[in-house]
Amino acid sequence: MYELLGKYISSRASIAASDLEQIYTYFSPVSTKRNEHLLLSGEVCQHYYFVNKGCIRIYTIHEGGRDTSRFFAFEGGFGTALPSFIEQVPAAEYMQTIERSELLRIRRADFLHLAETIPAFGFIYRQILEQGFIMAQKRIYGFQGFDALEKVKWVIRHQPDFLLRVSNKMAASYLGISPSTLSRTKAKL
Amino acid sequence: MYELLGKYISSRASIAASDLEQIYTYFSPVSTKRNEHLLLSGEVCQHYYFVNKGCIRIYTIHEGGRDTSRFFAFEGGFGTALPSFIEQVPAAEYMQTIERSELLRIRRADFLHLAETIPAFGFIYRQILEQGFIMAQKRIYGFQGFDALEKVKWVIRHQPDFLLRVSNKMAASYLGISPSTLSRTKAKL
DNA sequence: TGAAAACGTTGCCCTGCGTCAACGTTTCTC
DNA sequence: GAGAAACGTTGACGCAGGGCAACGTTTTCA
Repeated sequence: MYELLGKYISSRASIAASDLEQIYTYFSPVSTKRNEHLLLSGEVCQHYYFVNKGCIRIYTIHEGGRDTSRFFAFEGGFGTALPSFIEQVPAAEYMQTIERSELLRIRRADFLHLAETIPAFGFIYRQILEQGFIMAQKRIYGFQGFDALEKVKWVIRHQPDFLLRVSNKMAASYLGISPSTLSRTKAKL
Repeated sequence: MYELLGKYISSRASIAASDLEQIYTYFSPVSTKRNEHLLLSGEVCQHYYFVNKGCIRIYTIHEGGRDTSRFFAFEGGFGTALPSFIEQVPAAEYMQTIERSELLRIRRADFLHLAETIPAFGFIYRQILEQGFIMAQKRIYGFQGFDALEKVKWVIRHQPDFLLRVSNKMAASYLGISPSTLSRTKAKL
């Protein structure tokens, strides 16, 4: 149940086994179905999630029904609607599992408590933020001013499994191109 | 010299005057000219900067000479080439002051030292990361799939001073549109 | 297991925006 | 303060990619 989480933490920070055990006690398992929502737009996000199996997707819906995928967390990754989680304001986004998933969930208060009391956990949180920021920046200037073919090549280089794991439709909404164009572009590779 | 920095910190975290004084001792003033570089692509970033006056711009240059502006820090803001600063790898970006500027600079080792020894400073750093991440996310899905007019409206709503402070050319490279299109778009507002 | 819904692919048409160029204006630089 | 370089604006043109629709295939769930 907690192996993957333990591996995640201990590979990133040196931590006593007792601290690790204590951390586990705050994470409770959650099973979800395909397309089940963890958070709806307008709700305030109260949990941080760790993916044992499956995949979390975070997305927004614009007027007209078009959706934009913002972030995917796969096995061994953390994910939440961070702006809402941090600032405790209504989320501007949806969070769902796009396939049957096994998650570990921690409440916000517990998460912040751990970040303050267990230095290794605080360090992990800082690292998540740093990496998230770096990834977001890479994405901005990896996409900015590039055409469809270059975007697809970019995502293949930086997230090799990505196109294999998610549907064309979602991949397209992540890349900011239409499903038709993604389909045509892949045919050219 | 340190008023603005002091205001920045004490408005975000409760901190003892003595700690604040200690923090100041690590920041040294730097004066720069218009278009002076603080970091070149390929160098490893060793400093974090605070802007007392002027403006820092972070940008990349692609093949063909086109540049993409990634981030601007104005008066009262922090800025650095974070991926390089964090991971101590050669930067993929340039950092420059786009106008005559007065900066406060802290060395990386000192910055991390403060973040670890003064809780309020560690908290500030975490907040910078959180806000940076949130901003980057907003930018991704504020731009994704929007046309030029919507992007311009977005930036006016979220960073009202932005278009007034930076040149058309830089604003365009930030928005991911051509200077011509930005010019035409502004005429429609 | 079978009907219905969702998805991937492809063709056609159309439009938003990038490129290029010209021209007036601002701003460096010495 | 004068010449040069950079910038903002606008027009003409071309093309990448979006919208829409059609069709075959896969998935879903009673």
